Amino acid sequence: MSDRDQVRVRFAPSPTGYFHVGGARTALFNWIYARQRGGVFVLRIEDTDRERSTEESVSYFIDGLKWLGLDWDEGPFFQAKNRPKHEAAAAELLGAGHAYRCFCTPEELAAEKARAVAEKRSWKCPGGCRDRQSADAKRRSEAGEPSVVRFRVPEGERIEFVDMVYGPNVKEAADIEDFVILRSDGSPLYNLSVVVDDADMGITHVIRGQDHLSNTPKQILLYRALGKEVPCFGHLPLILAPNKSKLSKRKHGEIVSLPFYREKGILPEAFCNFLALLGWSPGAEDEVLGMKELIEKFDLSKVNKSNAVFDYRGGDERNWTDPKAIAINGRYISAMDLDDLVPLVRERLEEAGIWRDEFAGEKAAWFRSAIDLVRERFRTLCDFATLGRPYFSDDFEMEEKAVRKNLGKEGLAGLLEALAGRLGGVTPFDAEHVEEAVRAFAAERDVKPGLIINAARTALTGTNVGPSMFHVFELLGQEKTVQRLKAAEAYVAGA
RNA sequence: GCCGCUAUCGUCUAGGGGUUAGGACGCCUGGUUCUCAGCCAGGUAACCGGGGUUCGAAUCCCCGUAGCGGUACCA
Repeated sequence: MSDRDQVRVRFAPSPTGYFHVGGARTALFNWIYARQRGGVFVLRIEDTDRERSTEESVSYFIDGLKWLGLDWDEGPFFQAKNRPKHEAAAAELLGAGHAYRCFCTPEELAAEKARAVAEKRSWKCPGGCRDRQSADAKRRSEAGEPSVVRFRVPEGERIEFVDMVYGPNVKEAADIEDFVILRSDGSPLYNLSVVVDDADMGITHVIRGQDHLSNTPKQILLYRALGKEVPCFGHLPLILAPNKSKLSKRKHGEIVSLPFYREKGILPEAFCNFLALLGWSPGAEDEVLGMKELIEKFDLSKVNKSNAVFDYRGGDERNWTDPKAIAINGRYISAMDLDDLVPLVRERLEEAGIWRDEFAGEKAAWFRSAIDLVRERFRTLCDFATLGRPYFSDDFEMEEKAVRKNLGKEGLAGLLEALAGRLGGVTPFDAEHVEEAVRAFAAERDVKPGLIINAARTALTGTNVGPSMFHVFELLGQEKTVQRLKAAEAYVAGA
């Protein structure tokens, strides 16, 4: 459709609320498309709804895009500032006979529409405004009679276009009503504004939600009437709630809003990865794809035509959002560059109030290895401050279940105290030597090593899961090991 | 109501006129002579319904159904 060689795409949110995950995916797909085609990614804020647009909302989009790593090349442009151009376009259309003034009142229109529906026929303007002489219309308008401007949909035409996702589309002009492009107060409507702006900004590929698919023929008509080149269109399937209804914050809570994922310890790259998989798939290959791989492998023409369900279950603490998003995040945490992870963990510990400056000073190397030891089984950044708390702070909780399971066993009385004494003498205090000592100790006492090891796990970390215990001993060090073993004696059954 | 789009395991999806219909996530089971929420191995589970075309249909066509979108002086 377009032979302009520089690809120009845009993300055009309307700042009337939060940054929806579906919007995030639209932005991502636009960004990827621009990056893989060496094109330009434009950010345009569609703030023409003055009543509902807020500056706060604008910042949600700016912050969200930055967080995701979707850097834009031009903008942000504000659509409201282009209003003079929209009005000029309407005047041009009016002058060329592509549009006309309609003097019907909303009441007349509603009545006619109700009749049309009842009689199962198509809707038309009851006042015959379409056929009115323009001079006459001009006179009435200047006399102060309120009117809207409607686009004159050409008769007998058929609008065809090839959507990059949905393929060939055909729409009979007869099925399109003469839509309003200017309100009675003179303000432009969406269909006019987008077309004018997209043409003005030289957008070559319009990639947006599928909810705009049915409006596309109207927009194509506008491009033609305005003598502008029609861009390529690519519509994206929607992201739905588990009951297949629209995913909205009002009904589904913060699970649909982007900042929630940052708070919950999701990594932006992992989230983009997950989002890309909603409607698209790399085939038989690994689904874990970083931004670079996404740019390499993503193919807009292979995006699904059917809507995707965002699989979250309310009330499930472990799977608080789509479990796939969490699983992918876990893989990023395990595999990412440790240097990138360290500062992120620091933030979380600071928020939790358990950060200590020495972690960035004399214990920096220790801090790194602590993170490296525990990260494999963590799935979000939050886990470092919660599940990981015993590694970074002495103030941690003894889980009841773990205490019962590992410290509630027969024959443990006095053992931990004795073990503490024994480990207090181990030098050097590393995994290898501690293991030797622990196993020797178990043999002497004639108990299974597992009994001691698991009891120690709970004594040292308050839980019953974690990395290999000998690494934990080494990481926590001799002093804490001895301390915590002794302290745990109080939890041993019968103590 | 009218116009349009869509339909493969619970979810995301691959595939597509002849396949044991593949993968990922979830879930379940076993292993991991130290745990498991980690790791490894295995398992569970699907082509919306009905017609048609065809030697053969999950795949192509039609109808139905359902979901979604549009049908605004919202974007």
